Amino acid sequence: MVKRTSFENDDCPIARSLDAIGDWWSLLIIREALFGSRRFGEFQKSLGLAKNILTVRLRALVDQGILKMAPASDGSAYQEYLLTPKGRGVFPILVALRQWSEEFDDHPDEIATILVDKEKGRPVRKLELYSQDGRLLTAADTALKPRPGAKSSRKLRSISA
Amino acid sequence: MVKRTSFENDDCPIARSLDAIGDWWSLLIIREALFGSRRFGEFQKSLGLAKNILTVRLRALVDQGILKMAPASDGSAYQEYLLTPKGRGVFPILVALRQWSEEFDDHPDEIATILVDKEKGRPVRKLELYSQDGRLLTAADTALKPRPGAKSSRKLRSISA
DNA sequence: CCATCTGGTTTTATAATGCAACTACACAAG
DNA sequence: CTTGTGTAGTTGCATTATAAAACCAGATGG
Repeated sequence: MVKRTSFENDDCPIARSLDAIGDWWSLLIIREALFGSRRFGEFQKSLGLAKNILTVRLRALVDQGILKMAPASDGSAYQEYLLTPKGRGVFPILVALRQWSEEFDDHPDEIATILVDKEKGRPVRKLELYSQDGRLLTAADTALKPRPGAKSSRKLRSISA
Repeated sequence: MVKRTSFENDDCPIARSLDAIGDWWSLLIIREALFGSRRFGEFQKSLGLAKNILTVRLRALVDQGILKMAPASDGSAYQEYLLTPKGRGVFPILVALRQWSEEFDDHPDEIATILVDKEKGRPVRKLELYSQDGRLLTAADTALKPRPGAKSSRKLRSISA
């Protein structure tokens, strides 16, 4: 039984996020949704992915509470896919991915877009991580601590259910 | 030919990042590396993944300049895997994934660790995105603009080479 | 009422993932 | 020098995911 090693029972929050949105298409679907796409056909055309896969991905995102389905909006008797707050919460992840690419990609000249603030139209700053007392932190300034009331799910990896 | 749709020629920086580190294990390997792992066996034991897969992942990360191999360090005639600056640059992505999980996961009580600042030992703040003139931005305050000198690689998706 | 659009499902293929077993090498003990 | 132990892989299947393309049913539209 191989079952694509699920991380949903792992105690690492990064692994848990990856289990939810760490596949090839989910983040791009959420990107499109944040950018305004709502309809099956919109996602399919803008991403260029096969419809069967889009079907599966959309359903999974809805199941996880990242998207929700709404009955219509433009009159047509169809439905559309809208982001939930959980879905909109993915935004910083997308920004982090974008900025990593902008900073380290070998061919930054092929990047077609820049993220700007709507009001001034100027590029945004890099994401910043602060301590509670307002110091700017790098990776080296941080550490991991066990969470006080951790339920210790004892590394249940690869549980496949 | 199905070929797992490569995004490396896409003009979206998010897609490009995903192409590099968007698989299930790469980010976790980088997490372990940031946390101090250096040796093949360390990665293998802490992540619990099959050795053949670790082999492939490590090689890919080295090829992409995210890890580099160094000859030794503890005398033993083996080698170790160290993060490059590009690899350390992944840190904000991991923080964003962690914080998304902390905020939206259905079972936050199963999360075992918290990220703290080393100096005070207190949890870090949420990642923050600022405009150049210092305003705190949300997704709704941002927009995408075409990059001035964009080389327009015309949506070359699924190129498989 | 025939054509077309939307939002899928089905079929069939290829590719990725995973476990387990095996190899190769270094070094140390006996 | 032979056995043992740990490291760092490779090889061989089995299972699963992903993809393209064909198909299909219910609106919409002329």
